[in-house]
Amino acid sequence: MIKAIKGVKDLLPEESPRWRFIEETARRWALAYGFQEIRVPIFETTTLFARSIGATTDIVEKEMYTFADRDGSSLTLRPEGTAGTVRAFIEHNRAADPRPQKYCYAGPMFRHERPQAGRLRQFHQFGVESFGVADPRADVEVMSLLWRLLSDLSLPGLTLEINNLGYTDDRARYKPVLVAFLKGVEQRLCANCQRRIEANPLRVLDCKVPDCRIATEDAPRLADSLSPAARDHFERVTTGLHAIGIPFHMNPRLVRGLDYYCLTAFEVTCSHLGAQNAVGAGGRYDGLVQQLGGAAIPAVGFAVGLERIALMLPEAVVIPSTPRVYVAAFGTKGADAGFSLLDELRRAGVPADMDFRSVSLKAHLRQADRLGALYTILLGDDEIDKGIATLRNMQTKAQEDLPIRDLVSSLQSRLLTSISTPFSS
RNA sequence: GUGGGUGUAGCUCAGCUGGUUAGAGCGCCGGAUUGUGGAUCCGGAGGUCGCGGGUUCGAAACCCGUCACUCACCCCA
Repeated sequence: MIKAIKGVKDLLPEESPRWRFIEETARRWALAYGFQEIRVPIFETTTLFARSIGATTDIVEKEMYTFADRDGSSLTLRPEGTAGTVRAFIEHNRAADPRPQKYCYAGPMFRHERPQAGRLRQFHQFGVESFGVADPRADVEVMSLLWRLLSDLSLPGLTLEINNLGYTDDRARYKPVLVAFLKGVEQRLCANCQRRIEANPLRVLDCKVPDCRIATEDAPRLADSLSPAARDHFERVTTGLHAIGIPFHMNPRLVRGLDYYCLTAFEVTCSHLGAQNAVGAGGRYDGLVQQLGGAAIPAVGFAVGLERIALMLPEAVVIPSTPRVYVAAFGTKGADAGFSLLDELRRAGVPADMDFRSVSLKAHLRQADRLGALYTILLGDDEIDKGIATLRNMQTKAQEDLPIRDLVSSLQSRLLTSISTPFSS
C-alpha cells in the first residue's frame, strides 16, 4: 500500500467543513478590515527565502524543501508566506498604487521538521501583510484583526503577548552588550544557548530551559538600548491596543525566529494546545522590502497556523449541513424516472442525492437517513403508473402525494425557508 | 538530528507468566417487515496480529532488526 509521506495529512470529508469554517471566518474578517486576497506560488527561487528569513535560521539551514529545477536552478517549497508576498509586491510595483496595499493569503507551507502535535511538514497558514504604513496604528490594526478573528472562532485560553524589538540599529547596538553578558554566564547556559550566543543571542532570552532563564535574569535589557523613536512607536502601539480594548501582555523575552522583524513583535498562544502553543504570530518588518530589492517600504503582518486552530476549535462550533433531498427510486421504471428527476432537481438548484447501489426501498431510506436528508421522494413503478410521487418528510414522517411534474417547484419552495447557502457543505 | 510511547477487524480496544479455531463493542450487509429510515432481536461478512528474521513442540505474546504512527526536545504557525 502506498502511504502518504511523513508529516503530511489527508483532510477527510468529515473534517473539511471545520476547515472551511476556519478559512472563511479568517477571510471574512480580513476582507472586512480592508485586506485583499493575494495568491502567490507555493515555490520560489531559493535565494528569496534565504535572503528574507535569514541565512542562519533553522528554517533556512535545515528545514527547507529545496530541489534543483531541470535547468539546475535551485527552487524551494515555501516555508512561510511573507517572502513570496513581498516578492510579488515588489515585482508588480504595487508601491505605485495609491490605495492601501493590504494583502491576505491562505495556503500550504512546507518545513522539513519532525512532526508532532500541531506541527506538520506540510501545514497551512492564513496570514496578512500590510505594506506602506509606518504609523503604529497599522500594527494595532493587524493585531486587532488577529485577536478578533481568533476570538470569533471561540478559541479558548488565548493570550496576546507583545514586545518591542526596536530598529535594526538598536539591536545592533544591543547585541554586543548582550553577547558580553552572555559570555559571562556561558557555563550556566544549556548547550543550545551556548551555541546561540554567536548565532542568535536574542534567542537565548526566550529559551525555555529554567536554568537559562535564571542565568539571564539580570541580562541587559533590549528596552534600555532602544532609540527614542522606537520607544515612541511602541508606546503608541500599546496606547492603540488599550484604546480599542485588545488585551495583551508585555513579554520582554519574546523574540521572533525570523530575522526580518523589527519594532513590534507579537504572538498569540493557547493554553489548550500541546507543546506547540503558538497559534499565530507576527510583527513589523520595515526593512524587508528594501532588503529584497524594493523601495524602503514599511510593513507589518502576521500568520496563523490553521492546523493549530483546527485542533482547538470547539466541537460546538458546528457547521450547518445543507438540507438535501433524497431520491429513492426503485423498480425498473422508477429507477429510470428517478435518475432524470435527480438531474432536474439539481439543475433547479435543489441539493439532491441518490445512492445508485441501493435496490430496495428500505436500503434507500436508510441511506436518506444517513445522509441527513430533509425530504425523500419515493418513486416506484406504482407511482410512475399514476404520475404521482410520495414526498416524505424525514423528520415528521409525514407523507403526501404530489404530481411528479410539480415536484421540482414544490421542493424549491419548501427548501427556500431552510436553505441558507445551497452549497455550503 | 535526539529521546519516550504505541502498532491486533472499517473505528475504539481486550487478548493473563507463550498453548490448540485470535475476541468484544461500535460500524457494515442481510433477515424478522415480499414498497417505508433511526429502536429491538437474529444471522452474516470482514484479520498477512506493521514487516523481516530468531528462540520454541508451539509466538499476537519472548529476543533482534526494521518500518510506520505518536508525543516530547530542538525550532516554529
